[in-house]
Amino acid sequence: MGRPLRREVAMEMHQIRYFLAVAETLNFTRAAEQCNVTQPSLTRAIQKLEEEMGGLLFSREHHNTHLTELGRLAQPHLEAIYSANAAVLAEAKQYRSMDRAPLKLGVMCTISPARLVGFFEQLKTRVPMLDLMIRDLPAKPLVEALLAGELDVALVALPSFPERCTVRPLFTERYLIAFPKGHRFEAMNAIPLAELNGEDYLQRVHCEFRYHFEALGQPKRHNVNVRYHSEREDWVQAMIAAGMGCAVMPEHLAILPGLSTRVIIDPEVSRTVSLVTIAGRRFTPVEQVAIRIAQTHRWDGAETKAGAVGWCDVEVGGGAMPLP
DNA sequence: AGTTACGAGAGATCGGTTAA
DNA sequence: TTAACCGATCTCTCGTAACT
Repeated sequence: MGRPLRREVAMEMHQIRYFLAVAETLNFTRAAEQCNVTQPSLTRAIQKLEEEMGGLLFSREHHNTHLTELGRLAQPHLEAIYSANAAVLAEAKQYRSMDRAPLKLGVMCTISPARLVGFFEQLKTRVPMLDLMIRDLPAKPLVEALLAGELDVALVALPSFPERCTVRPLFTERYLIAFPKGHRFEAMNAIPLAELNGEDYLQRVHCEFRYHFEALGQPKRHNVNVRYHSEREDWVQAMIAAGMGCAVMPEHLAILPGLSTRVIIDPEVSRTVSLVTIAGRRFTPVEQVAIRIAQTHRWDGAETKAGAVGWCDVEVGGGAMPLP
């Protein structure tokens, strides 16, 4: 059948390179030497280019080879094409060698930053030229952004994901109730969920607790008095400390001083934070590294870094609760 | 059963060289 | 600059296997 595609796109990069060499030296033999090809080969390439353009690019006169009007017209354009080609090849090389390694990472906004510090440190150490863009979003918009190709990988906890997602579980954490000092919950080691009934409650807008609770298929027996809505974790926690009410939050979400927490029981509700990617999408080298680090990282050690990001350690059930 | 991915083989095309 | 030739590469086709 032949090669129709090559016929349609006749102009080749080597032809442009040869053209620029002749335009520079104004001598076919020296241009051929410069390009490391024989002179007939270069001549033929120039002729093909001239055929493509429909006119002579060079006027061949003994000892006076020079650009024609068409050649002068074409020169800046061909220089631009050649430069752009060189630039994109250089960028591709950098990208392959991870000299510049872009990674768009989505993080569910309710994951404790203290949990992520160790992971980020490892990633930065392993990929020195890491160009990391982190986007924090609520769980469902995060998955939508991942599906839309706006993110490369995401750290999310949901009971279920769309079929297109590949889910790699990283760590599991239970849900707690956070309440102010002196609250009646302080006398309990763990709090049955039904005990929340009638309590003043501070609603963390992006909390995924309801998804995980609904996934258990149990009837809801806790009707609370919502006193405050906020997507700001620090505000909710400050309100709790001020005695405005209590709130449900994941085990490792860093909290402010002045709060107490107890694990929820009857039922125990937990979430698994997973690294999520899109099935079938090819991974870049830096994505492969990020996935490998995420899967081998000691996520249970991350909270020791809490001080580094300005949060205090979590007080869990009187300090007696081991990590999962 | 239909689709997709992959590899092998054949033929066409291209860029290279040498010789004239 | 052209002609003849060579080796590499590309495209197409076909068969096979894996998957849905």
